[in-house]
Amino acid sequence: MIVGLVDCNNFYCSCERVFQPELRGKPIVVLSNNDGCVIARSAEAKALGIPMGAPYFKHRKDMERQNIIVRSSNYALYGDMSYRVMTVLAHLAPNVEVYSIDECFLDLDGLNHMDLTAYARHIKETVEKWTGIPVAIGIGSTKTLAKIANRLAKKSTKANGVLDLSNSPWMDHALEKTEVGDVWGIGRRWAKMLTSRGVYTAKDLRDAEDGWVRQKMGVVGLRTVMELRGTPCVELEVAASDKQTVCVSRSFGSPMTEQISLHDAISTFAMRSAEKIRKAGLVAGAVNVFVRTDPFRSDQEQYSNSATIGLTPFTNHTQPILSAAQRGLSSIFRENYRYKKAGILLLDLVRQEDAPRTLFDQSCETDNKLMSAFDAINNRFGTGSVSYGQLRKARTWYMTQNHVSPHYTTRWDDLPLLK
DNA sequence: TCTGGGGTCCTAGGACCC
DNA sequence: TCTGGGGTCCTAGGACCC
Repeated sequence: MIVGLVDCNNFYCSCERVFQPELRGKPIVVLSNNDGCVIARSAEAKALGIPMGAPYFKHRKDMERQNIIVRSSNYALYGDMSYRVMTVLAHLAPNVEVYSIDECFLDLDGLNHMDLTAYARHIKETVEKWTGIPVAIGIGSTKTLAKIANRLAKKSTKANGVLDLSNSPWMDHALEKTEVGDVWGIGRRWAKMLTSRGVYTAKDLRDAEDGWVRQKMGVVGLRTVMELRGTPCVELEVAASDKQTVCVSRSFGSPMTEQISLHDAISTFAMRSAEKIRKAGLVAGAVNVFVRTDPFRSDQEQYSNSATIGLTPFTNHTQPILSAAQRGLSSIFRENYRYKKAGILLLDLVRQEDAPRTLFDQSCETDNKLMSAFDAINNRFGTGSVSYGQLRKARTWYMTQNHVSPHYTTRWDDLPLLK
């Protein structure tokens, strides 16, 4: 296996810069929903010491003082820019796996006769020229090694955004320079456990004893070690697989105490989730509803609970999902708590044509037509143009987004104009 | 006052079966 | 003091990813 990993540099910040070039070279951060935490930082903001995941309210003064530019997340923009980047990549490599909104694996098998570094540099330059998004590319004989190569490609001025670690005499050196916690698949817990036992770098982990790894980190950890040794354990998934679950959840701007408010929120989530699976051609076998109080408020009574309701037959129609969600909510709602977050998950998703049937199922042609009309209207006039039942649209749980940029590429009114 | 949202996979333990 | 062996299925929770 020879695999390349293309990763967009500070993706959300770079998207903000494409249509506001005056932001280039300046420190900029992008916040999560509700303007909660920092989820992306430009190189300049990183250099000023703004940590990833920092709660905005704690660093706001500091960021104002340092003239850091703040943006609320604009997923319409990022999603569309991502699509552009992935489309370019799909034209330049024989097979690709879109791994996340800002990452893509390239299948480079059978291209050994080429100078892979030169090829990757061509890809990098083309993406930047055609989309305005800067990227780095790492190449390795497994996905885990490609990840490490990518990270070093970004860090090293000599590599300048492209590093090929497949068949490289520098492998040991590269692994030595990579902290164990920076290895793909090693999160905070395992990094802590490993360093406390003298495993500090990717090289230490690669050379660890199999039985020990298996015992401490299970088969998942062992796979990571094998990948570091150059034995592929994670295949390239060229065909996008269907989701197994779909989740719609939000934290509320201010906490809710009444069931009717949660009812409204859960209804909205249920409708949105049903739309999502219809778009994907899936049906759900169960709905899970969850609510919780604010875990950061240790001075308040805590409560969290969830309920799963089966759907018979499997469906993607809004009405049965909505009523299952409400039944679930009723069963877990308790008075006298301040609810901070709620959400729903659709479970046991399968392709519509593969759904299990019962003897008494009747196909509901009118319902299908209703759902299609419903989706068409919301598609054309915007989400929420038509909805189900009587939603009171309790203002309380709308997201706080005080610094959002225009939807440059997905809304006519926001089209950037030449001055 | 203010701390995101959406996923995957694996494992352990309980309920149940013969 | 004694109380099998071998399965499956489900769920909750923990680890990880972006």
